[in-house]
Amino acid sequence: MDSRYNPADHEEKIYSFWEKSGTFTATSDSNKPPFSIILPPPNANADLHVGHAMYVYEDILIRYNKLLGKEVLWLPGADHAGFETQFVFEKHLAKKDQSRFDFDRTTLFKMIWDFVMKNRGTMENQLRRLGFALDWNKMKFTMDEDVVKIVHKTFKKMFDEGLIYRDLKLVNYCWKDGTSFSDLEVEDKEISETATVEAEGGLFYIDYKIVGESGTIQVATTRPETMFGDAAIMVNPSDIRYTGFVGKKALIPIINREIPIIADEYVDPDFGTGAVKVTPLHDFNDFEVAKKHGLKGPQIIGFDGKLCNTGSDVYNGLRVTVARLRIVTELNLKAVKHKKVLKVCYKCGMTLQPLPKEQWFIKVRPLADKAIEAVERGDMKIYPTRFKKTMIDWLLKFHDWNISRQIVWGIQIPAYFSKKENKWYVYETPPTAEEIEELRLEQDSDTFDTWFSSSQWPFVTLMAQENPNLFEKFYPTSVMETGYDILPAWVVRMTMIGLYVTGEVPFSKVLLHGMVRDSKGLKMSKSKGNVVNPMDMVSKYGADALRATLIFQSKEGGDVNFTEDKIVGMRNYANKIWNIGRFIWLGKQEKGEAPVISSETVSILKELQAEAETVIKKCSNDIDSFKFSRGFDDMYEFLWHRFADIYIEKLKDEIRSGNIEVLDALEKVYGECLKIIHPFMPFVTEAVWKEFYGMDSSILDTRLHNR
RNA sequence: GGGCUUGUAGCUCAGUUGGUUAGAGCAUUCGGUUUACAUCCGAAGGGUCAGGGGUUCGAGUCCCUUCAAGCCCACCA
Repeated sequence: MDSRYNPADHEEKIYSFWEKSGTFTATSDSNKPPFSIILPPPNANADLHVGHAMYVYEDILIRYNKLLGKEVLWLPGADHAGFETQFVFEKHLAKKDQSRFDFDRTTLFKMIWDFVMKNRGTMENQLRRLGFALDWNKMKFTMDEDVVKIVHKTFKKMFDEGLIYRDLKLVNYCWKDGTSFSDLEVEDKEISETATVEAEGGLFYIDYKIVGESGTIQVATTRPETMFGDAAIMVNPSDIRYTGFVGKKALIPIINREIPIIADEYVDPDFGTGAVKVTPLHDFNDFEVAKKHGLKGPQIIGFDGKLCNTGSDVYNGLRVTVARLRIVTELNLKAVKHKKVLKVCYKCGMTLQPLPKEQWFIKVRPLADKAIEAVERGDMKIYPTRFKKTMIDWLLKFHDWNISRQIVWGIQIPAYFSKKENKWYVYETPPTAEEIEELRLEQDSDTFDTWFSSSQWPFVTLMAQENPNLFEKFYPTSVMETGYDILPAWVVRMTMIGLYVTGEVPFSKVLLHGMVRDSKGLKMSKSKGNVVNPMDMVSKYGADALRATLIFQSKEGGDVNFTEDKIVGMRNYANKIWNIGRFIWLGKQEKGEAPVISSETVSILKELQAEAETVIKKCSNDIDSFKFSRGFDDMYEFLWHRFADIYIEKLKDEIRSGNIEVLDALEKVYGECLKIIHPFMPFVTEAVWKEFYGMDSSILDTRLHNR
């Protein structure tokens, strides 16, 4: 044995040993009790970031349960990450002076497909380098044919059962990226103090003439250019300043279109002038109010981000920001600084426009109610428990879910509009040529929101397998472990859709981990330059050290600050584990004479055994209750500062002289420690194991003592 | 506006159903180590557990409150 544990000498060899020996391969025909986790699929097209190393929690559970003798399955996957990937691809195109508009849909899709396939293996190998005990044979990609088929089937079922509807609603639309977003994808951007009033930091006052009178009514707005789309002016009914105005008509400046003046409680008399313009198709609140009052206004901003149908040839065709400046000048508008928050595209940063668009929506209420029942009933338990409240809160306020996206890279929605019958059809398998011709069908060009397909991931991955019994054996899965940041976007939706399709919760336990932050607790980001590359850390300190860094002295569900100091400490621990083994191993090479063992030694060994048994039991209980840090900390303390610093020091002479009885006793205790530490630090424990028991021997083939 | 989290050693953080003298890693100081490991060992200094109040025989831990920091969501004419 080398005097130091050098991870690079062992990790790759050990991983390929595991993979080749089939120890990660789950079978549906064993009698062992099942334990399954579906890996939250990383983006197929991107490198892992250090947050992905948090999946170590899953690996711990998988390896631990294997050591308990269960039939374990950890199923890997890759996500096509619709908009993310298309965005990256478009940047790639831009470098070649091309844009996605240079290609037709089919060509573009094929190009992105090839692009992703080329990059795909990277992420998978990075998961291997972290030591994750994934069952690679069962790997699924969210765009796999059999996956898509099941997603289509789900959509069809929902459509047939009336849970899907098509509706004209306002969506947050990025004209630059040419797609709409869900609320969760929208980012808020505060307008800086230095922003000019004219550009985006102002509140403008516009006078509308009253029809047939000489007076005017003044409204305050942050977006004067939307006045072309106005449907009304609205005041609070209790606002005595405007009592006489209600029921009259006002004229939109420049175009002189007549709109009514109405009253509604919605208006806050204390804001601006107390009178507000209503622009149904370009403001979310106005849309709702207009619906209530039966008001209609034109769409005056197009999907290209330019004005249209304004009633003024001068303004048609202008960009929103240009039009705003022009109006301000033309009407000589008074403006004041106004602090506000803009909704911007989380990718390109452009201001999003609320635009009216027909989209597919899921009626969420019936699904969410069932999910709430399941959580309340305890069919699904959530750890740390405080997230149960978060989960329920989200389910309570989840509104209808827009699943249409205007991008190419995704699963195209299997809905077809019949021009003959003027209605929509949904096909689980594509319609035949005859059907297309007969009904004059045209497929919706939109694709599903990525979350629509990934919300089906736990059952899809198990159903889309050659072995039809896997679903039966492993569903519902045992644990869903993921970051708390995607609880609303993902866990909530998986629960709803899983329950809907399979009638069972998709996982009986949800375990949430925190975010990995930099040494100061700040979020990692490229712009801050504080991003830690997990692969660099693995190369430098070993996978075990990286894994342990995320566990050691951390809080359940809490964020972890990554520091180089800590990973050094964990590398040292791996080396300590190795050297304890080495010391026992060296002793065994001595083949000393038949030992005489003192009664004092006997009692030391007894004490050690008892202490080890207690701490291992404790660690085991801690893993059972997802207190990984506590279990690991205890084993750290025990192995280093008790086993090595105290017991080995006391027995040093016996070890050096090769006292076989003492060595055997130590080896036994040490072996049990290796087993319980193995889930946390799989490589070094396996490496030592192989030194002791041969290269073909694996710690994963053993069982935890007393369990 | 609603919700959540955090405040413990110089720094980063653990601390279980309340129970002796509040712990670790790093950093600092001193000492040791030719033979498992310098990625080591031993020792030391360093804390009114954010402030205040309460419950209790007993509070870092439970309750109330104040202060401070961070995160999420909603609203934003």
